[in-house]
Amino acid sequence: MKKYTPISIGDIAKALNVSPSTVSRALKNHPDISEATCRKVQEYAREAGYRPNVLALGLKHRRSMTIGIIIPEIVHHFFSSLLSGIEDLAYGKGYRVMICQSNEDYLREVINVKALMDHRVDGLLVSISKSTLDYNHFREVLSHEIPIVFMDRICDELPTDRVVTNDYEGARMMVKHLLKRGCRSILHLAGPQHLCVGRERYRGYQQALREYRVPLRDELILRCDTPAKIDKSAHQLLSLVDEIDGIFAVNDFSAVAAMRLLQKNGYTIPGQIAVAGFGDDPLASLVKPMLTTVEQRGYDMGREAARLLINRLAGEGETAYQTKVFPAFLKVRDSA
Amino acid sequence: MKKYTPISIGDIAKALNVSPSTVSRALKNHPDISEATCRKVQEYAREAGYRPNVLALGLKHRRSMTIGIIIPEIVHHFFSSLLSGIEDLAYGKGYRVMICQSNEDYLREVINVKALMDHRVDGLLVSISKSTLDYNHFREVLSHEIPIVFMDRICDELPTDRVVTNDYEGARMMVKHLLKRGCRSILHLAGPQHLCVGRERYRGYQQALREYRVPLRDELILRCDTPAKIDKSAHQLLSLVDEIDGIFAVNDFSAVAAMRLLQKNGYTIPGQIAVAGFGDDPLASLVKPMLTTVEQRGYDMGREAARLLINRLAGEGETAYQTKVFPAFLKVRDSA
DNA sequence: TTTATTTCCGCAAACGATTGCGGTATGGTT
DNA sequence: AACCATACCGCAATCGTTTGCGGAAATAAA
Repeated sequence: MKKYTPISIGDIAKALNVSPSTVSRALKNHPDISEATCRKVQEYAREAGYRPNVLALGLKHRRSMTIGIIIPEIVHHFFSSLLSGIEDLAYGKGYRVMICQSNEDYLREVINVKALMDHRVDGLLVSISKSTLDYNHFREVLSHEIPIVFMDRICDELPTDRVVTNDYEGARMMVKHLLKRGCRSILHLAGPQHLCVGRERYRGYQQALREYRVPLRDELILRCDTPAKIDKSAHQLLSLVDEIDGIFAVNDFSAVAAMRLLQKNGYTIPGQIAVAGFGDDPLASLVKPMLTTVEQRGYDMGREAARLLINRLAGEGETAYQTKVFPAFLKVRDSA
Repeated sequence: MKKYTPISIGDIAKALNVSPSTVSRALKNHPDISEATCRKVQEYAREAGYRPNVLALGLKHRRSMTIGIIIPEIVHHFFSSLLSGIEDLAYGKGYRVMICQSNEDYLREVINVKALMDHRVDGLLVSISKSTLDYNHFREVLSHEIPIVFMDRICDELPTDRVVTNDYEGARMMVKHLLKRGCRSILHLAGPQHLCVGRERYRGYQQALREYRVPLRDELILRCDTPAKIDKSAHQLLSLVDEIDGIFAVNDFSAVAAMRLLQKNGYTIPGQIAVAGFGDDPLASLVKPMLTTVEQRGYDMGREAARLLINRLAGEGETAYQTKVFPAFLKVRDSA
């Protein structure tokens, strides 16, 4: 197996006794080049397996045909669905993707942004980390005229396209569903309120209660959006459990964790307490009872985000920024 | 927000009235450059936010400091764990990753290989697609002296490093566990036999039976490695169910699908039929009864694969190829 | 003062591709 | 015969960085 370096335009030129410029033009059927030469060059290129060096192209054109992606954690099903959607669409349009995970860490996110900028990505697809409180790293990106599309965990204050689920409406519908079932004391396991996702779902919760004229009680709001935090707050949660008849969690993981905790302590679901989640993670249909939740189309959102970004890259940004809102669908199962 | 193009070495040179070569050397403390000049250049570079253009670097050095990854599907937990492990390690060593999914499609895999080669990746991390039967695209990569590390779905016939779980041993242990429980007619839901993973797990199954002097019966081997295929073979499976007392599935998804099918038809698990899977997907501990399975450390395997690849890239390939075998651990839960 | 040695820096080519501009044939017009 | 247009192609600069080599200036040795 002998070493075989990729062939360049110069190599073709030498072999065919023409100049590199002629080869370059011949390969793209430039009218200046005779048909005969074009054929000769293209044939040779094909047989020699010529493939343009994207690094050289990127250097010349100052764009790399790659899209940078930053997401909190690849292993979460929602994010890997996003990725999958992005990847499928981007590849179809000739773009490659470069993926980073922030691990919910602000510093890592900043480093990721730098790394992707170093690689001269043409645009960024971002879902913000939980610990991110300022957006200067993104502002910097935008100042370089690199477009960003935020997905799900968006940033309100930056001029970008966005792709989100209708969190407000989804939460509102879900809580109304709980109310319709007869729940009147609904605990909300809330996400971080600096993230729009957490805020919007909380707003939906509030609105539903208002519509049913159920008073809002602050002590029924618990900042708990991971199983770990549920465990830590187990005591507090159990002390509340006798005065509630429903739980609306900001995501499926904490919903399931809460469900487990309650079941372990002898409560029946949905008999004594109804439980609802958000996101329709695969685990939702696997647990007993099956979790009632709100569907969130990760794959489609990813595709749409990639589409928005690539359109903007093509259109040179003349159009106004848009926020694509995906409708939320109730998935009523057994837990509520 | 005004446009701000990234600054180059030439810009620094002009600003400081020195040559680009001097700047380049000063930035890396080359002994030819006076301490004063070094300081001056580095200071200016820092303040101007200079960041080297990796495209130009890649063009010059003929390497891009990026690793190409091809996996079947990002949304499978095992693969996203792999990714996560790779990403964490690679970033620590200054490498970026470029990820492609083959969607279990041979043609897509070939295209992915080409795309990654076009991007002049320094090495490849690959988990082969199910529909891949020939390896010429990988051979081509190796002929360019681009190293590959195969992960989990490896290729025997190519000279590369590999990272696998001890599939044989895991399967053997699991089937022996079933036998110890008293099972004597164990159905095997097998994977494609052209994949080593499928072959090795089948071998483990056979060996365990031999050790217990239980005759091997061909009619108890079903090529079924996805829920969809289980559904399609439901009839056949149900026709066998009365003469079996255990199922060993090549992965957790088909194990759970089979479990569901049996439960729906009134069979109790593990009472009448014990069911075991492979992989310890998150779903394993969510289903009822909780699935007994074999643990597979995706994250660690990913890290190890990245480590092997980066070492080889650094060491210029003087060492012999190695196959890192991760031990398999039984996760005995409730289903068997 | 001449020669040898350091010290410090710049020129220019190279990586692979693109592109404006200019140049040489060839043929056709007057 | 002199002129113009057209068809076809090459030169050289450019993107940003690296690096071998050579050269100037300063210092040391003879």
